[in-house]
Amino acid sequence: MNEKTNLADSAYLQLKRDITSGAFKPDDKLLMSHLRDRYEIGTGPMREALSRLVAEHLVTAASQRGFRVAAMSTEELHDIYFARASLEAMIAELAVQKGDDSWEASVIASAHTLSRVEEVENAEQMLSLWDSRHKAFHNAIASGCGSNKLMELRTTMLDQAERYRQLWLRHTVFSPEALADKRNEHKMLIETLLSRDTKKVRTLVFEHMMNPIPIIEDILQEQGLAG
Amino acid sequence: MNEKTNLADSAYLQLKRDITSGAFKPDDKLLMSHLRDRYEIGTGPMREALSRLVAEHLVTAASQRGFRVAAMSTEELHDIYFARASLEAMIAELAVQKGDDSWEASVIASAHTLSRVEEVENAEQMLSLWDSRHKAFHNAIASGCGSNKLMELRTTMLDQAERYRQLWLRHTVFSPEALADKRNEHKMLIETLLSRDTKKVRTLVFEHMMNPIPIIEDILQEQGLAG
DNA sequence: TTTGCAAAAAATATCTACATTTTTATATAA
DNA sequence: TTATATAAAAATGTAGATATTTTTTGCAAA
Repeated sequence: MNEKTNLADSAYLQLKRDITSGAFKPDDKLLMSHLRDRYEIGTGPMREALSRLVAEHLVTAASQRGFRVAAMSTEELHDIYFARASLEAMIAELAVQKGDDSWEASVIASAHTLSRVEEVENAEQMLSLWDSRHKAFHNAIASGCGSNKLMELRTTMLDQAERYRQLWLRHTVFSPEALADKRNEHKMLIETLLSRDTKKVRTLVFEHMMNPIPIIEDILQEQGLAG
Repeated sequence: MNEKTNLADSAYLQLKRDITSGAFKPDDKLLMSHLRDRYEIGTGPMREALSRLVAEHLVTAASQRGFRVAAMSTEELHDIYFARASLEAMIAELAVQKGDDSWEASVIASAHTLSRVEEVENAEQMLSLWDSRHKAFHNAIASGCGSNKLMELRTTMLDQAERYRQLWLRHTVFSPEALADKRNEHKMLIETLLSRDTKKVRTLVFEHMMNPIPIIEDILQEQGLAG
């Protein structure tokens, strides 16, 4: 079952990556001729890729005026993070109610794997390894909720948060204190999950998800992306 | 500020309506030549419209094999309605916490408007009027949550539920008993909202949103759409 | 000179028509 | 029947035509 892929698909993936990684800046004009050169593709498939990203709110479209990278702002930062924290807290609560033994095991396993990110030479490698394992950890928790659609909504929010989250990530991973804080939060989170105290899980997850906001806000100010 | 619109936009809107209204059935092949004829449009813009609907999960795409209307199933019915009920309950809880006087007023106003859907001749008109006012009522409640992103997630789920909801709608609006039940549920809901009992609001909204499931399940069976 | 406006030119977005590639259906032979 | 070859249908992609927006230029008035 090798999933084939057409040009629109690959342009979609590349452009999405280029936007979340910052290769294209917020509010940048996405010039069709430039995109065609960059991704070696015709206008047709390119517009398909853009249309999908418009649906995901990473790109905006104005008829007859083409496409732009969606803007960033502290306002949107708060909106996205609040919605995401609320959703994640609710999903965690459900996971605690529904999760079985194998769920507990997968949470503990992914937490352990995350705690072992240290003996890496390259700083950038460290960043991406911690990021992927951190995501895997929170993903393991959420997976217990038992709802595909809620998991899809969660992915939607994660995609929209990604550009903001990247700012936070560098700050956190390269700061031993911040990293230690996270370790503690995760430890406390696991204890609470295992205790099955749903109410406490909800507030703890909510707060854990809201913590990055002030940090990101500062970085947005510094970089003049505050909008 | 007259929002201009291109062919892809209008094809997107028309096709979306045609899918949710049942003009195209679940799992139908969406033949490009047919779509081009129907919407009087070339392949380019048509594919843009389809790409957006793929992102919204109303259409599925298989590379080199074109597009299909997303299937329906009792499994998906449960998944969508559970996620939607959970989300709506959470949003209602937030609305109760944050909503001000004008929010209360708009909820009561839209409930009143809904209760006055009666003196209409045409049955189909009655259906669409009750539907839009019912939506407006629940929208008024949710609007109090104060989060654009949560409202967007809510719209996402509403769109995905729409085909299932249409089945329930006919059943409910054309049954005096079912309609009376809804009236009571709404009355009780408003009382609880005004009492600001957040916990009760949450469970009440959740149950209200889950009620249609068995009815829709039956209709899916009858129509052989159970998948 | 500088500013404002209008017309022309350039750049860009959008759409269609057609060419190419891939899948699906049909026919034929083992 | 089953497998293989052939034909038809369909999806995908590109190039170029058309329409719209933006920029530049030219000119007149302050």
